[in-house]
Amino acid sequence: MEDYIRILKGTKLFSGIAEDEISLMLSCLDAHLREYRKGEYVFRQGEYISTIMMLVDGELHIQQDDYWGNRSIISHISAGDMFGEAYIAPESGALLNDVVAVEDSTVIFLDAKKIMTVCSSACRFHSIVVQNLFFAISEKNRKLVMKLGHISKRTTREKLISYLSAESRRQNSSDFTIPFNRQQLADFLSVDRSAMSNELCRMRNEGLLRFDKSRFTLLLPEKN
Amino acid sequence: MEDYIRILKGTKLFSGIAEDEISLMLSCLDAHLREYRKGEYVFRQGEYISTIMMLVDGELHIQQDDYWGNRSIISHISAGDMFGEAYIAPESGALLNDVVAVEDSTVIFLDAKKIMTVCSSACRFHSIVVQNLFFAISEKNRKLVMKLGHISKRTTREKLISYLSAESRRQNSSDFTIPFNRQQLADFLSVDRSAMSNELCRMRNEGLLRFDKSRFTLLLPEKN
DNA sequence: TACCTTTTGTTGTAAAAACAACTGATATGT
DNA sequence: ACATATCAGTTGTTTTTACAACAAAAGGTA
Repeated sequence: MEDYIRILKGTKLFSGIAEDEISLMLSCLDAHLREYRKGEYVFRQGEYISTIMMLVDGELHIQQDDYWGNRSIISHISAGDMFGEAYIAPESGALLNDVVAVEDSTVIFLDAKKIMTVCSSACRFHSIVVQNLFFAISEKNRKLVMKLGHISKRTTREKLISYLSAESRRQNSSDFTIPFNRQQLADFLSVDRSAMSNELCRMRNEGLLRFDKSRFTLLLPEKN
Repeated sequence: MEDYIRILKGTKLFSGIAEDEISLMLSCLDAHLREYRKGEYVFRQGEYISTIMMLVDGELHIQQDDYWGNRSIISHISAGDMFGEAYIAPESGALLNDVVAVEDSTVIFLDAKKIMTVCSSACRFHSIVVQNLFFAISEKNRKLVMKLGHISKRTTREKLISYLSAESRRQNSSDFTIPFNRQQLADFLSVDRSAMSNELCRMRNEGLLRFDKSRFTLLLPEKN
């Protein structure tokens, strides 16, 4: 467990907590550790969880099989990421996803109830962790809403406009760089890459924007 | 303010708190109230907020204008709903949406910092509210992830399969009722209603499912 | 430099969705 | 019972997307 203190220090949950403090908190939070071999399931759909998980080594997929057996990958967890935090509320119900190791992985489990309830003992930093947890889930929330806003647009052009507008707003400039290449942007907006490439070029020809690689410039239409 | 205690009692944030306790907490949380006329803005994109809002009367839209001025409605707030809770983290940045009253509305503002920090005074129920807040945002989170899973499918059929599978799983039966009519389901999945209706009937003809109004039955394909 | 890989843009075709307009069916209210 | 409104399904047309295959450009490296 102690081997991973450094990793934990870099996570959102333990942000602002010193390494020796984390070490103390781990016992307070009833932390335990488990290793998984590649292909092993960490959780299966239908299980109930009462812990928050930190992946400290390896790689996991959160995936889902539909009624007819088609599998789809919901998200990708790397070392330092937290998962399961949205399922610790008592009315959360069962997990709707499988969590499976795609590489040999190491997971630290933290007792959710002990995180949520400020303990009477010496954990001076407990309330910081509670705040961190709340802020982390808030951030996930904001990102989800934004992405939903983009994806729920009907056409590829509208999705692009929605995403590029938001990015321009976020970076406070009509000229900005996005953190995706074309394929990644297409995956993010869940559209076909070539169709998207096509649409981008059409928009450029219409004078809506300019771009070079991942750098975009939005243009207001000329007044005639 | 006191007029709305009953409404507050029914909200997720104050769940499990008695009316007289809520009344006490309101001053502890530095609650204040403001009324808005239809069409008035509660917040504008770019503002920073440090409060959590409860809509106790009326109706709001959370909406967004893109770079070129096209407006789109992100979500719809009714009396008893909470909003803004995902923006109280210090690193949240500015609001990305406008919040506007579509009817005459009454909003109660609660100081976010005072909610997050357990106070020294007599609020025995403060920690319940903190938990409620966390659980509420968790629930929003789970719903967002699920919706994103459905919407990010490419075709209308896949979206339907994804949604109906999840609903079947949630209700633990291949036979279940959905909380939407056709138009609402189409809006939820952000597809065209008639195209969706079309697809549903095609799926029925292929023996994938049966439905009557909002009641659906999923069927496993016959073995030949 | 020559070779390989990755990334992006382009084209054509088939499939799917959006859109509009209409038909029944089923409420709802007077 | 009548008028009205709402909802679901259907059809035909236009627009958009997905998909596949390829070309061109950029970058890395042996």
